[in-house]
Amino acid sequence: MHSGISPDTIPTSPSPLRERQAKRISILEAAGDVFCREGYAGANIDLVATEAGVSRQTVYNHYGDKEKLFIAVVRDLTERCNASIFATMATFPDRPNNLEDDLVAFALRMNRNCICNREGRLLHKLIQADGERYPELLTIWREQGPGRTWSAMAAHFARLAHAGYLVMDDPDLAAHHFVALVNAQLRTTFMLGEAPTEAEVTQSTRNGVRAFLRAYGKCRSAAPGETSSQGRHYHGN
Amino acid sequence: MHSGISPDTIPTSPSPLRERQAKRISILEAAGDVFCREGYAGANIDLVATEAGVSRQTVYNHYGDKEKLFIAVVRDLTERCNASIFATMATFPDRPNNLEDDLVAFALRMNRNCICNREGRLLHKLIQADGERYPELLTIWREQGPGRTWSAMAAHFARLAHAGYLVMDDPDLAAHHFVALVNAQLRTTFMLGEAPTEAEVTQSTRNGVRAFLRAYGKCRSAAPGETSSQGRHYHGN
DNA sequence: AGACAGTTGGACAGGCTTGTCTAATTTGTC
DNA sequence: GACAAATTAGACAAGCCTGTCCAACTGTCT
Repeated sequence: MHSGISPDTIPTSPSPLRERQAKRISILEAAGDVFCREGYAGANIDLVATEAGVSRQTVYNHYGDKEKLFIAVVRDLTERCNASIFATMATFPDRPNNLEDDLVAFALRMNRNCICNREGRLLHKLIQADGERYPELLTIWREQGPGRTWSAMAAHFARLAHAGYLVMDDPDLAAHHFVALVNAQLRTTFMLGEAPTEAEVTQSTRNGVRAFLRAYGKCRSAAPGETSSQGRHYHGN
Repeated sequence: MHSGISPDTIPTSPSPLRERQAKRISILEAAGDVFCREGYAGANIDLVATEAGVSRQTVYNHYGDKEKLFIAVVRDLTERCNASIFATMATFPDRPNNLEDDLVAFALRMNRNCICNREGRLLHKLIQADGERYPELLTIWREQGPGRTWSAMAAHFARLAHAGYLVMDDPDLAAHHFVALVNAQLRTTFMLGEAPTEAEVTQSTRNGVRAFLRAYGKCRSAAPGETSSQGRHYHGN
């Protein structure tokens, strides 16, 4: 999205094209923040321009319209989020060394790089708040994002089950339960669009993976409460 | 909230007071819908008045201000939601006959009466979209709602564990995992503020409770994939 | 130096919304 | 029937925001 010119053709020279691109991006970022904070109706082009360090006219030159700007923001965020989701998905531990630790590490990468970061939180809130008004935008996101994400993750879990690490009937259901458990203790924070603490993320992830392994693990790990370092849950201290 | 006059003092006579109250409520409901659809900034008092079947001036007579109206809406929704949450919480199966079925029934009540119903979805979206702008409102909701809800549910799970039905270290964590699992397959629907199908709710709830019992049950139920009518997961057919 | 593309600040019309005011009207009560 | 309270429709000023237009400015390229 932020390309148009490749870094090879024009190196680092402060050419006018490069500056134009920089402004374009700057506007997109500022617009993301403002739309997210104020909602579509409450967002103010003047504020976007100021926050982007650009004159209002430049915003109109680049994006033409408030609505077009909004659509550009959502499309950009969708693409960036999907890219990082699939990049992270490729690191799924298909051949885990230590199943629990590897799943925890994977879930942490996913949370940090795709869900709790700026793009993830912004997209989440924009879709939720103003998505209804643009059904086409919403279906694009829906099919391209969650749709592919769930089936990809389900495929990984199916592979893990086939290799004998887990036991499950429905890999898609397992994927939903995995994500739900891993984020179980972050829901209230998520809801307000805040960024959870690093410690909160670690704790929720670790606890979620342990519960997931008790539900889907092959050799049932120790139940919580039994004296086993694995079974005790994680408080982050 | 909708009181002010008790049903005893004035029976069912169409007194002017009663009509005034009816209009007051009508405005509150219409405002809830409009604020939720359009967001605070996009909401239009004329639209609220029309949708409430009332003149604009009446809205101002009752609530004085757009901001005051918004606050009244959120306060009302918060109170009503909390009331139904705690009413439902009282039906927690402390002495379950069939643990799985009773937990499923409880979770279904909670979902239907408190989370997926009109008030639940509206409050959820209002808090998420415009909550930031009114920190005091948000903390009231936070302390009075989720705070007390989690500890109440944790207490019930602790009781269940103490009675030998479940095994857990941290009842609060178990409560979070329970809710997360039960709603695992409804997340995408939730995010858009839509009302999930009855079938979707049933399916997600049943599957979630089964996974929960595999993770926290005492006598480990059959793993999924093993030939057992209990272990097979639910597709709603 | 001159052409040129992009940016800037400001002015400005048009539209929409909030909140107020007023006169007319309804509806129950005395 | 007269009175009081509430409601209604409409007009209205004030403010904000969008989107456009324009003249001046900056930097690069020829």
